[in-house]
Amino acid sequence: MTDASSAVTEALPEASSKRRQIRPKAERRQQLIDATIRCIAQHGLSAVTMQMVTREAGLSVGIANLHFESKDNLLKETLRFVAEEYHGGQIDIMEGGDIPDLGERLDALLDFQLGRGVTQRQKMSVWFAYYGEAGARPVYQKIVSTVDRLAAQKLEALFTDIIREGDYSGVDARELATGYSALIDGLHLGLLVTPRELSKRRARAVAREFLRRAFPQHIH
Amino acid sequence: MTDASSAVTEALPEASSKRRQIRPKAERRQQLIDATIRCIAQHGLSAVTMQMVTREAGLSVGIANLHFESKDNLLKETLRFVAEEYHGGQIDIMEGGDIPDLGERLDALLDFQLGRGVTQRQKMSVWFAYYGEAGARPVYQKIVSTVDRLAAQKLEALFTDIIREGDYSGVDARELATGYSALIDGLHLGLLVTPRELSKRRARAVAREFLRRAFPQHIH
DNA sequence: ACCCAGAATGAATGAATGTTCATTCTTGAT
DNA sequence: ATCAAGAATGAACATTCATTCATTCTGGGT
Repeated sequence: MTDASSAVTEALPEASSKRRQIRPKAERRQQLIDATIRCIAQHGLSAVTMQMVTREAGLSVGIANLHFESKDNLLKETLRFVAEEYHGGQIDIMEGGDIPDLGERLDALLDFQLGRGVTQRQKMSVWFAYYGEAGARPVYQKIVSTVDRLAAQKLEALFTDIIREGDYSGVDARELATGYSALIDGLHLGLLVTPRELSKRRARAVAREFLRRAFPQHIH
Repeated sequence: MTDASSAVTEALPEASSKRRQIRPKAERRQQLIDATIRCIAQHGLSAVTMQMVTREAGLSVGIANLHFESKDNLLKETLRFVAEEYHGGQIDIMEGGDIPDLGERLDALLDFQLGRGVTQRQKMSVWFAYYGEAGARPVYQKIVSTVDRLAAQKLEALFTDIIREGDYSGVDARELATGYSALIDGLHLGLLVTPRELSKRRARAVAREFLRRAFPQHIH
């Protein structure tokens, strides 16, 4: 395709004009991380290139190595961002100062984990792209493990409270928390890989049913 | 490297001698697929190169393009093989002519899904490497969807039989099958990414507990 | 109005990788 | 023993990509 666009008066959809802008380091870093997320979601982790990311961000290729020292590092920081955002959101809900009722808190957690629209799908895509490489990359394993452990503890604590409040017997909070987390991960996978077979609506129903079996008084 | 090996009595650690061997096409294909699986498990999908795979297989680089027309195709066929092996194994058990007792059949299924040793971990690793790319690659999605759908149907059929036999009420076989599948996938993920937090023993206990809640008469 | 620290650029570089193909070698048929 | 079909090889090629760095440009301080 030749550069026929020169005949047009800058009809390009670029966000800003071509003029070079100087912005603080933190802002550029976030801009690049956001672009990386979009690129991974659209093209897959293994197809992502520096040129692709910087073009998506509307910046030059050199800038990525200015703010992150290498591609490896950019990918690592992107994973860290996604991991902290996802688990951070969960933890906020589970600690839940703003939602005193434990059953409602469970509902809010489920909403966060399986709700939202396209954005959430993008994040999911990134999430599993890294999971796929985690088996061979200890760095990724460590990042995920760290945030994961904290979220698991909070979930166990929430379940413990619910078990006490509902006076449920024969239920192990730790085991149940492991099961619920795995179930949510598995549902995310299904939504990502076989969206035709599993709708978001049904995924929510399945997760709710799991909680209802365990805590019938808290989930209606 | 010159042919200095003529001075040495073949002390090289190569599985077979350096002598060129001619083998049927099908055998070479399998040999390359097996090597690809090992490479993905060890280095990650995005780091796999043709040189790496052919060296692992003890063959020359040209041969991969002789039997598979391209790297893309080799990766695609490898996924197809892993997918069919995994789901095929499950389906054999679920149809289960050799295990008449439905509860025992469930146990056998669980054993297959969460049992075995290192080999299983290798396959798991490959499995999720592809899942990670599936969001961006329709070809992978299609391969997985196809085998997945069949396995889901068989599982639903098995659950339906169990529900009838146990006279369980208020249980939806389809929903439960979706939940169980997702749970197993999620547990696999946990075993892969956070093996420190989740032992295989505990994963099995969690899956068993899920089944026990649903089918108390069939799982002890 | 001027200046300069350092943010931003992108052409150039070198390394890595997928693919090709002329050549060599093996095997089974004759 | 000879031969041909085609399996196997690996050096060479073309491409793609991460990284570098000489240069340009910006904006706040003076």
